[in-house]
Amino acid sequence: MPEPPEVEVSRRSFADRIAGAQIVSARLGKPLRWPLGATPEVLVGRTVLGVRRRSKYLLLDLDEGLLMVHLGMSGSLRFAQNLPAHGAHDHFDLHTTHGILRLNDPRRFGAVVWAESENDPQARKLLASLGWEPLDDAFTADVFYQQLARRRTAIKTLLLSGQVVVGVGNIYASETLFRARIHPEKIAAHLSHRQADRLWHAVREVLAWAIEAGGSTLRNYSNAQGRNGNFQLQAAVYGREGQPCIVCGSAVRKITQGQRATYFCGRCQRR
DNA sequence: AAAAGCCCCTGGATGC
DNA sequence: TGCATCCAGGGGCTTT
Repeated sequence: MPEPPEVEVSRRSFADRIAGAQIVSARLGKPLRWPLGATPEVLVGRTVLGVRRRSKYLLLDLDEGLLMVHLGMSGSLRFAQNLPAHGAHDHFDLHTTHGILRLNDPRRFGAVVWAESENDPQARKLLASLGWEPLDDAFTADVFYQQLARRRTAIKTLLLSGQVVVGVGNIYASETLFRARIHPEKIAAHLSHRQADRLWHAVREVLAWAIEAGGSTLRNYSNAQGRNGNFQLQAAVYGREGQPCIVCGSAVRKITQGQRATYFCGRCQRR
């Protein structure tokens, strides 16, 4: 569920409040995608220094080690002084001196992983192969173009893979390509320099815009204060199959790429 | 090496 | 009302 904007919105909703808190106890529910990698007792007594984001991971820096939290498809975090007794889908509780951080994740594609440092093998496995952060200064339009030139897969699939640039989930992949007026099935290496430049701008703008809007809410996403986002209300193509394109009026189309839905305007987005 | 498929899991919407 | 089927915001692993 959460796309990177949601992860970032979630991060901002509790990072300042949890900073400086000492961990009192931790509770695990049903198994998540990966095991914690340690007994919960390892966390007790540690202090949360801050919360960073890398791609769709939230990284809680502790005075010793770090916790890597991934929300998967259906995860959401709450952070509050008091929370009700844990429910069926609350699979991780971190009790701290500043409040309780709780992961709710019905589908359990999410995970909470302990690592001694970002260099520990488990952390490296999860973080090492990620592409550029869209807003990183080093991620220039030219770097983007050079990377695309080496790939012979559909641009939408490549965007979603995170191999070149992270932070473009399934909703935003469709929205970004619509904004850049590029057909989702176009081979990445066939994008012109001009198209790659438009796409580079679109990736950055759409994500910034979505974060501003508080992220998207399709089903159960909410930030750590329990607020829903409203980006889905502004989606130009995602979830709008058969409805008129907001630019040209022709019907929005839906196709499947790599077992994921893609929405686009066949008239505005050329191959 | 890169690309394409498969699969993990639960719940909501839809159709019969 | 009940039951079957399809679909969903992610991404690691295996196969080609």
